Amino acid sequence: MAKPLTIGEAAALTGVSAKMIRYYEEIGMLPAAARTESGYRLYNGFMLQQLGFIRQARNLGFSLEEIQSLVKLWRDPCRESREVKAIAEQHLADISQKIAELNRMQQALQQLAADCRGDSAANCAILDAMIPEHLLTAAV
Amino acid sequence: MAKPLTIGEAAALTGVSAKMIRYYEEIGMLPAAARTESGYRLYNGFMLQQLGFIRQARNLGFSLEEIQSLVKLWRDPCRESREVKAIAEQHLADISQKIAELNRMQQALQQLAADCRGDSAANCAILDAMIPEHLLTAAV
DNA sequence: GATAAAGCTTCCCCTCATGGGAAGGTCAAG
DNA sequence: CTTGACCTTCCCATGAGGGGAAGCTTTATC
Repeated sequence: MAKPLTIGEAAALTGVSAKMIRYYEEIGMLPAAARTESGYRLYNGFMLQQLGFIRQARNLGFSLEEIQSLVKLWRDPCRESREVKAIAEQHLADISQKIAELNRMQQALQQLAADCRGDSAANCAILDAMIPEHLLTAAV
Repeated sequence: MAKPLTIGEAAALTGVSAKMIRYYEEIGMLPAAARTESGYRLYNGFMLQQLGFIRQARNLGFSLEEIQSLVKLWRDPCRESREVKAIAEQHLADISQKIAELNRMQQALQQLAADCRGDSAANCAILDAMIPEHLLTAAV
């Protein structure tokens, strides 16, 4: 029953910037908002929930493409939770892979940093390790 | 003494694509390559080492901006390893932060996924958790 | 009621690191 | 000599936004 909000108010309430709200509408992730006579967008409770949904999904690291699928499922009364879970599991796999990659970098870089004295001398283990072996012989 | 290589050969040897080699030159990360009379770029041993250096740094997750600093230090005989280490430590901090963020997402999403039955029913704990509480009362 | 400030609209350009592809010149093998 | 592989530059696209200009509308202040 509350009166619809302008885009700025909706942004403040949902934590999604006005810029992004327009963008989500443009790419079809959100239905086109209602408009006042003068063209201002208006947002009701349902739209606010969709914006909040998108915000939460972004917080969980879902891509906009995944979110688009999730929002469709959310709006679909005939959805199967299997489909939702499949998207979540895929995203969990992506997250695990990214973590593994970052761990790899962290391990390698920590090792190099430990070997670097970090003083005023020019000698540096980090820089030394940065040239692939097969290029060392091709020296100047 | 080896004869200089074309950009494609340099790319194959260093693992940096020809496209990226041109780009690195364009943004000033690499000195302009020598050219044949007909305009083909040529790469000698030193350039190959720089390309390998960039490749390794990318593998460690450094941004191009950080790599630009690292390459400058690498070329500078008067560098202090302190400066190199500072860049590495900063990058390690960035990595830790990203890992923490991904761990947070992973924890939250695993919890939600565990609560979702993942069957043919429409009821889904993941979707339910996606609407921020303060928007639940603003329902349709 | 007038005016100023804030908010809205669309439109265009920027990021970062990289890939795709077109149009056209060059080189090497058959 | 032709063919195909390679090179050149130039423009466009990605994802997930941000910045800002020009111009209109609404709200607040006097």
